[in-house]
Amino acid sequence: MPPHRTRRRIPDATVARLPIYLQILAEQSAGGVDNISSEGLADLAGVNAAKVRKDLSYLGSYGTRGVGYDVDHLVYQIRRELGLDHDWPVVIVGAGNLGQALAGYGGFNDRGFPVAGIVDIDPGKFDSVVAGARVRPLEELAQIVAAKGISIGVIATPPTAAQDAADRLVKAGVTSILNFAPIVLSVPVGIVVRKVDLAVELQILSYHEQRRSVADQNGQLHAVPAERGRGATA
Amino acid sequence: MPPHRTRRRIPDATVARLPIYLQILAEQSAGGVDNISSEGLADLAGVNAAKVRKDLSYLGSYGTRGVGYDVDHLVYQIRRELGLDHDWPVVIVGAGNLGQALAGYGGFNDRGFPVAGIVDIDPGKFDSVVAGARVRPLEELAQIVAAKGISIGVIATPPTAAQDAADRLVKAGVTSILNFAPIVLSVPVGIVVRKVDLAVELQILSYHEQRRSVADQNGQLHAVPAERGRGATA
DNA sequence: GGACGCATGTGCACGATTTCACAAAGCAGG
DNA sequence: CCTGCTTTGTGAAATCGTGCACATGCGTCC
Ligand SMILES: NC(=O)c1ccc[n+]([C@@H]2O[C@H](COP(=O)([O-])OP(=O)(O)OC[C@H]3O[C@@H](n4cnc5c(N)ncnc54)[C@H](O)[C@@H]3O)[C@@H](O)[C@H]2O)c1
Ligand SMILES: NC(=O)c1ccc[n+]([C@@H]2O[C@H](COP(=O)([O-])OP(=O)(O)OC[C@H]3O[C@@H](n4cnc5c(N)ncnc54)[C@H](O)[C@@H]3O)[C@@H](O)[C@H]2O)c1
Repeated sequence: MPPHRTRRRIPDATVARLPIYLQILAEQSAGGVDNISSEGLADLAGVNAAKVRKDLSYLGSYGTRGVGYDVDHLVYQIRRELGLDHDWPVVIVGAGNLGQALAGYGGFNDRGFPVAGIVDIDPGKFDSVVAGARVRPLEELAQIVAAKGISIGVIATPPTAAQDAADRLVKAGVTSILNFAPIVLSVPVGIVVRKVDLAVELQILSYHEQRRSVADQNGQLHAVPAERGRGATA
Repeated sequence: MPPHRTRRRIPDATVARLPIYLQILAEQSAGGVDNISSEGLADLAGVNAAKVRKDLSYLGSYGTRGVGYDVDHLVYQIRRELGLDHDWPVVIVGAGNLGQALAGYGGFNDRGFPVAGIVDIDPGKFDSVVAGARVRPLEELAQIVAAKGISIGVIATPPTAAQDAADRLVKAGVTSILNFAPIVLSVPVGIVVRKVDLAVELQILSYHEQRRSVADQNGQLHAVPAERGRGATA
């Protein structure tokens, strides 16, 4: 058998938490902290310490028993595992309110996801400059993706155009999509899609508020339902 | 014992999917479809049909065996369960790029979450009108929350100010928070927080891209890793 | 009025994730 | 070097979520 398998497969739930740990660790590092225990990190992340240890164990054994983890080394390892040791240029489809806000947002560049292109279907938007990037016609999408070696696309079109945008992105060679339009996209297997949907988030909050009021009416004063509290002072 | 308990507790995973079903069902209803099977809905939502049935069964038995579900009735029931039978006014803290974009976004109002107020700490922003709402001083937050009966707050401040914003929201009486700042908030138990973090989403995509390239190098051409495909043509 | 076909609702097995609990391991102090 | 204290790394148990499989109930057609 081969020396060591491709690499451990990391559970989805863990992958979703690694960026949180990374953000906290980077802050700690900037603040001069050079060592942290699983419990310390857990408090700052608002999770259980055992979970932190198990999550980190998927990266390898980088802690020191009786001491904790070296913050900088952990930052390095998490970044490596997440593929953040180099930039991932992204292309934005749709240069409306949201598309422009995203393009102008420093958080993209700062975190290693430079906006390498932004396209729109409206000729009225062409060549307007949004935060350093010129808006290009939708037709140039494939060319931009190929020229810049882009594998991540962001959809910021109206819902009705989002499936078309996804199809074009996939055809152009993009393999990961971040979708801001409130519709379910259909894509070939192998393409990873993540959705950010404001309405969904608000409706989930609404559900909890609604439950709260129902519970109050029934005199269940502090029945401690399934709410989640966060620990630690960030 | 009482006639029937408060109401079934719905699993988090299900609550997170109900808004998706709702959106699809509303579309179908608008399109003249008046009946749908669990399989039809499952295809449109990109999930398993059994999951749809189990999810819907938490609302009660509203399907007809051999036939399917009445679309409008399902819309009604889901809306009721999510607490969408009345508006939930929200207050936005931070009137910067994001705060203004959100306030101006029709999606809030349309979906039953009217922006009842927006506050900022910067006097330069006071009284500027953002989509019908006047930006008010941060100090008026408590008053606005009380006057409008607000229970949901949105944080759109820089990360450094987000914890302070959360503290003020909680003190003002808000019990649900949607946080756009990339930090983990610390709040009392009972307060529900949801976070929307662009960097986290992109880093998760980055992880999958990174794995993809590692797999390619090892000649694992189509080893079908843990990717998720979506079904149906939306 | 009865037989047939279809789609729901759900028991059950399975898989994933979380949490517990503790042995193993590093460090400090004597 | 040995003892004691601390914190990791990880089996194993508990919990949660998913999907299969099928009995049940409803509508339709003869
Ligand atoms: N604005 C917000 O704060 C906000 C918040 C959450 C979600 N969203 C969602 O984000 C999406 C965009 O919102 P917005 O406010 O920017 O809308 P918008 O109308 O301002 O912008 C949409 C842009 O997409 C372009 N477009 C239309 N069809 C296209 C196509 N086929 N290919 C490429 N470009 C196309 C339009 O020309 C326009 O420039 C919507 O789906 C909306 O629901 C917006
Ligand atoms: N702009 C985007 O596209 C985008 C995308 C994702 C996430 N975010 C996040 O959203 C947040 C806001 O981003 P932005 O681009 O709007 O920033 P911004 O600087 O444009 O706006 C921040 C606003 O908050 C106000 N503010 C500062 N301290 C405050 C306080 N204590 N109380 C109330 N208001 C206060 C400021 O006066 C300013 O108006 C940031 O945390 C950012 O990381 C932004």
